[in-house]
Amino acid sequence: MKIASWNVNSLKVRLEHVLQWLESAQPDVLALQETKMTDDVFPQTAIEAAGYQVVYAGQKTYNGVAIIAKDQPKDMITDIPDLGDPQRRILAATVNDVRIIDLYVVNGSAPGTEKFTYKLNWLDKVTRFIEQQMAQFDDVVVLGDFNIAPDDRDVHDPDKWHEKILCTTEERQALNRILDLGLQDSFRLLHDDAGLFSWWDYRMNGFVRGLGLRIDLVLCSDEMSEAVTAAYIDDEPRKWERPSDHTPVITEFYW
DNA sequence: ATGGTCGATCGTCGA
Repeated sequence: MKIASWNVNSLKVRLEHVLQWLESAQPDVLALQETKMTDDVFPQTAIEAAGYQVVYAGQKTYNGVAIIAKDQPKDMITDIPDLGDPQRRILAATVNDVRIIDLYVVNGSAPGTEKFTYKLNWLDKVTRFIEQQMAQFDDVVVLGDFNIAPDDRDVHDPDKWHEKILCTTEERQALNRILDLGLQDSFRLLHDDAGLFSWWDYRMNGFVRGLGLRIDLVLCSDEMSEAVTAAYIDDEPRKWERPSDHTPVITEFYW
């Protein structure tokens, strides 16, 4: 089973990229973030024509998540207890008996801002939701744009980014509280290397210069970690014309 | 140098 995550930064602009990537990579599951469109204009027909099923939760202009899968995603959840947040950042669904939780984590702007506080509160509520889901489902994958670089290996210039947004101790502690529920960062099961990134800022020619962060993650429950056969980042789509600023991250399991 | 580039939308915000 091949499970991937990709922040597409507007599915309207990136639909052809997604279709091309589905055809070449043939994932069983592709979780999208930042579709930036309402459900009534979601390109369901085009995705189904490519041989996939899809569920989605979108809004105008901002956010938006979707789960594309060869098997029909079932039992979807878009709203979680106590959050009271209309933003479409969360989508849980079951695919091939694996509970998939697709997250577009709040960016947080900068430490000390209201948005940063909101990010930490949002992560706290989501952590409780994941805990509940893990109590209900045997196999859980939590993936998406976490907007957190787990440690300094995931940062091109750790000194420059020290305690900056996406790299603060508080954000990393919040991520660790999710991992402490019994989840693994699947990429780190197989790779110790620094300097492997999933996002590069559009500005300053960041991709060509390697000015990236690894903020897109595929977490799997501890029991699933034994079954991970590959975990990697496909930076090819970041080289395509008019790319998203993120590129797909992929984890493969032997069943 | 605290910049820069995108996307949605149409002046400006979010990332």
